[in-house]
This record gives sequence, structure tokens and C-alpha cells, in this order.
Amino acid sequence: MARYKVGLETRERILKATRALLADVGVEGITLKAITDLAGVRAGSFYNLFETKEAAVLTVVREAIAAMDPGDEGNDTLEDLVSAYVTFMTEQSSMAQVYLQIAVSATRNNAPIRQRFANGHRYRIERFTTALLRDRPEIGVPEATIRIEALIAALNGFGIARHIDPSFDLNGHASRMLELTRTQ
Amino acid sequence: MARYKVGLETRERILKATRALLADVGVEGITLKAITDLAGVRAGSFYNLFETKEAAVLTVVREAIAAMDPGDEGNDTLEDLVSAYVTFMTEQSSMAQVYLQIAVSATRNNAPIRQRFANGHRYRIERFTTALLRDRPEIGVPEATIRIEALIAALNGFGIARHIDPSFDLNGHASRMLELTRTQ
DNA sequence: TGCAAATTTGAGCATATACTCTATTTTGAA
DNA sequence: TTCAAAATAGAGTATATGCTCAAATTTGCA
Repeated sequence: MARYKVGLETRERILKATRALLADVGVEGITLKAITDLAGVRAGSFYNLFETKEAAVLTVVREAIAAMDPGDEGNDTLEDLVSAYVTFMTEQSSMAQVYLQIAVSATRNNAPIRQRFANGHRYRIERFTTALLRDRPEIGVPEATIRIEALIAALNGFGIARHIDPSFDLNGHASRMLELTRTQ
Repeated sequence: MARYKVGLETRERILKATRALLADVGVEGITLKAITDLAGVRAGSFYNLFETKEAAVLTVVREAIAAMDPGDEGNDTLEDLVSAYVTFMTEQSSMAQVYLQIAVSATRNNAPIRQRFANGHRYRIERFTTALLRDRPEIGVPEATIRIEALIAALNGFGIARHIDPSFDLNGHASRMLELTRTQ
């Protein structure tokens, strides 16, 4: 694939365009022409760098799912995780948008994307649950898991609300929801 | 348009197909061929009943936005409204799916749909807020509005969670969220 | 039952789409 | 500086898409 510097730069421009368009029109609505026009590239150049349109889409989708989760693993607190979620939503809004698009469609008709999403979701629940149990071990795994599922679901809802109305107080509502999760 | 019985039946089959497909692939992904194939109708028949593909889509979208809200207006309690939301999500899942698809994409690139959605959303917030204030007038309009925005956002998140994982206890989480909204 | 209006079909049209191929230019290690 | 590998442009291909139209069939009121 890309070996020269210009090639890598072009690849980045294509991925950036794909990201913006996926946030806008979703996996089902994106077209090659839209990508190449926005990236300022002809079809031939695109196919020199990506096997298919789907390959570029899947690259961005993977990115978006991975970007949901903060880097340091192990002993993050629930605050850290919620705060990382809020940061992701506010500071990487294109990627967040892509993630939410995938979450709602669950992309029934696209097996690799569905699989990625399901794995990411399961992993996130485990990580959040572990953090909650470190803080409140008396809750127990089953109840902690249920509360975390609700927390993450609510956070997704808040993320959507914020993108409908940018004045939505994502941080405040997330904190309140975190408290509810902890103390119920 | 449709005047004979067969025509009205065909119209219904087309709308049913459109509904199912919108739930699957969203506004950006739906195609005329997919609609007519699923409805068992040729293109000519479709265009005898609808001006454009978009007209059928918009009809279903309107339906989905309207179906979000329960019929009786006026003195419903917050429980009634939340319970109606849960019922809508569980018993009209195609339509709920369409609604959520629109909520995330907010359909930036489709002015009439965006407008409809925004109006429906604003109306819903008012209705929920009124119900909350009837029960807890001491909260006051600004705080009540903020809490309702969070409640509705969380409910949307729960709706998405339920459709990712049908075992998600939508009713339980919605009730808990309702309590949080009331008592905080 | 006659018949005008409604419905349905299916071929056809213009454009969009995903992707290929060849010729040309650019890159950067030796 | 040379030159093979890489990058790019852009015309071309096959299929998909939204939609039209004329002809044939069906509907249901008078």
C-alpha cells in the first residue's frame, strides 16, 4: 500500500473525509464520490490506497469504536471512565457521531461492523463494572453489571442529546448519573 | 391519489415496507427497489401512489415521530408518559427504530425531517415538564426542564440498549430514571 | 352492465455508483 | 543522478438508482 510520504498523507485525507461523511450520512449513506471529492482525490488514487470503499469505512469504524475507550487500562476509577466518555463526546465529536450511528443501526446488515461493535460494547461494560466494584465491592457482580448497562445506555442517550442541542449539559448529567450508579 | 380499495391496500403495503427498511438502513440507505420488492409492487404502481421516494419516507418518518407521543393530552402523569414511551419502544419496535435513527443522524441534510424532529422533541419536553411540575411544582420550570431533558435523553439511550440487547430491562431502568427525575 | 377513473405492469431513460485500467508524473533510496 | 516503485489522473465499464410513460387490466359507481 502506501510507502511514500505523499501516499500516507493522501490516506489520512481520505480517512478524515470518510470520518466526516460517516458522521453525517452513516455507513449506508456514504458514497465513493463524496469521499474522493471531500478528500480532493480521484478514484484511481483512492483504490491505490484502499481495496474497496468498505475497507476505508471499516477502518474509520474501527477507529471510532476503539476511540470510545481511554488508553490506560487497569485501575481507572468510574469517574475516570465517565470523564473520558464525556471528553470523547465533546472533543472528538465526528468520531463520537460515527459511534452513535453504529450503535443505533447496530448495523444488522454488516457482519464485521456488528461484531466489532458488540465486542467493544461487551469490553466497555466489563471495564466499567470492574471500576464500580473496586469502589463498591458490596454491590456484587450481577447488580453492578445491570447498573453499568444503564449508565452506559444513559451516557449514549446524553451523547445524542448533546449533538441535537450543543447546550445540553453532558458533563453535569453524566456526573449525576454516575452518582446514581454508585449509590442508587 | 388512491381512491379504490386496492390502491389503499397497496399504499399500506408500501408504507409497511418503507417502515421496515428505514428501521434497518435509515433514511440515507433506503432504495426504491428495496421498497417495491418488499412491498411486491412495480415502480409504476409506487409512483401512482407517491410523488417521490422521499414522500413515502417522509410519511413514515412523520408517523414515527408522532407515534412517540401518547394520544390523550392534558393531564397525563410523568408515569403515564414514561410508560407510554416504554410501550412504544417494545411494541412498535420498527417505528421506534426509525425514530432513533433520526435522532442520531438528526438528519442534518434533510430539512423537512430535521424540522419535524425538532418540533416533536420540543413538544415532548414541554409535555413531560408540565407533567413533572404538576406533581412537584416546587422544582420550578428551569430545573424541571433540565431534568426532563436528561430523562428523555436517558430513555433514548435505554431504547438503543434494548434493541442492541433485547434482554435489557427497559422498564426497570426507565422507572428508576423516573424516580431520579422526581426526587433527584 | 357500461364505462370512466384508478391501478398495474414493465420497458425505457438519465444519472449515480463502485470499481478498473492505462498512461503519466512523482518519490526517494542507492 | 538514476530508476524502480509508488502515486495520480481520468476515461471507461457494468450495474444500480430514481423516475417516466404508454398500454393493458381492474375497480366500482350509475
